[in-house]
Amino acid sequence: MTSGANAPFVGRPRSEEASRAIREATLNLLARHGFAGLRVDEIAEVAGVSKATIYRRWPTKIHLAADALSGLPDLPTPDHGDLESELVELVMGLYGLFGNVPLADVLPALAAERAQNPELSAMIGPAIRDKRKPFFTVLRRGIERGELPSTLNLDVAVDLLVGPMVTRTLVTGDVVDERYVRTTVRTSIAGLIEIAERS
Amino acid sequence: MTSGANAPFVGRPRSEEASRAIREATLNLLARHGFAGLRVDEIAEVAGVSKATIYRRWPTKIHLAADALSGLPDLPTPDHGDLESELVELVMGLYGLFGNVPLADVLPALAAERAQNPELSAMIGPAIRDKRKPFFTVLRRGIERGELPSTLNLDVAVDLLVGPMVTRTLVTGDVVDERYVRTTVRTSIAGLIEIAERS
DNA sequence: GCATTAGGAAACTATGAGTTTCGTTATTGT
DNA sequence: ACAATAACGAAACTCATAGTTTCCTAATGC
Repeated sequence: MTSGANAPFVGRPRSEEASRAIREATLNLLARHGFAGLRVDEIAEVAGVSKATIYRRWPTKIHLAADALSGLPDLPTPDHGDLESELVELVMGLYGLFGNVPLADVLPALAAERAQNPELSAMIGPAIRDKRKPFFTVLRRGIERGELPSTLNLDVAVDLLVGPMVTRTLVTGDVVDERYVRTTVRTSIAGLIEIAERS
Repeated sequence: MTSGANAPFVGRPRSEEASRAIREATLNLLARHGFAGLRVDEIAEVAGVSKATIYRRWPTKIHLAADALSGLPDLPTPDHGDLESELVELVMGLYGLFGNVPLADVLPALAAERAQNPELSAMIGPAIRDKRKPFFTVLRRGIERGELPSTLNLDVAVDLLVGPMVTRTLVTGDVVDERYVRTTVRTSIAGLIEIAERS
């Protein structure tokens, strides 16, 4: 530990403003250049901060990117009574994140590192879980309304719902539009109902 | 074009053996160190070749990795009469590729580059399509046997089948085992049947 | 005011991708 | 045989960038 917010204050405190500016600059540059084109020197420059300040807070560029992404706002939880529409909206929202940040660029880099780096993995886990949270909320409401069986495995359900979009984005590179998402979501729901009722 | 296999031979021909050795070394080192840890110098050393020889054939490390991956054997097409088992086998086979090569490491890197590099994208496309081909074969046989409706959208079906596995591997980092795959495959099939029949 | 830690600036190290040079070797055409 | 051509290995090279270090200054608690 370099300082730790725990031990009683000694010395000059870290500037929270600097941390904020660094995270913000990281997100901006990430969106503009992608992860491969993200340069720490440039982050420092844009944030109006020295590189040393950055490395005092985050051990590597990847940690920084992961942390900045964690600060991204979560998806709003839709609530208009129609399960399918709500889920389509969520998947499209997630896809929007992929395209804007661009997560489609960073997530892969993180995924690649994760295998080698458990600490980083632990850092990302919560952020990813947060992004999935609205799905759980919507699915649970669907169960309460009787649109979905109560025996549903929520984790599997979310994987099924977002899986096709993720595959197109990260693997095949095919286009994802609302029509496509509607199809996959509708199919997933039908399968989930069918299987849950069978058992 | 540097030489081109088209123009009438002039000068010393390229060694096919060298190309082979380079591709082989690339796959081995990829499996051992992942894409980030892949060093072109090391490839040259292991292949018993000079770096110049590598760069005479492939413009960048990514092109080389993509090409080496393209040469990976396609998945064998299972044929034991049970659609669900065949599909589970295929998804698990694909997952095995992800783990061994490790594709889970390279694919993301490629996906990240693809957006910036159309030429590379064109190079990878066919290889990915090849990996999906056995799925189409199995699904078509399922239709012929009457296990699946003939109105099925095959592309959507494959995305649905592999999507959950891909998501766990590249995004959440969760474990993928046969039990999980069986669940997602079974659910996808049920949904596909239900929806296709509805329309 | 003293100890301690953060901050900026800038020089620095290390690594690895991609290039270039050069002397050598395999091939085709005459 | 010999000229022309292009690939080969070896090794030196350039260049970009991540991460470190140094040095001096600024802010905080005691």
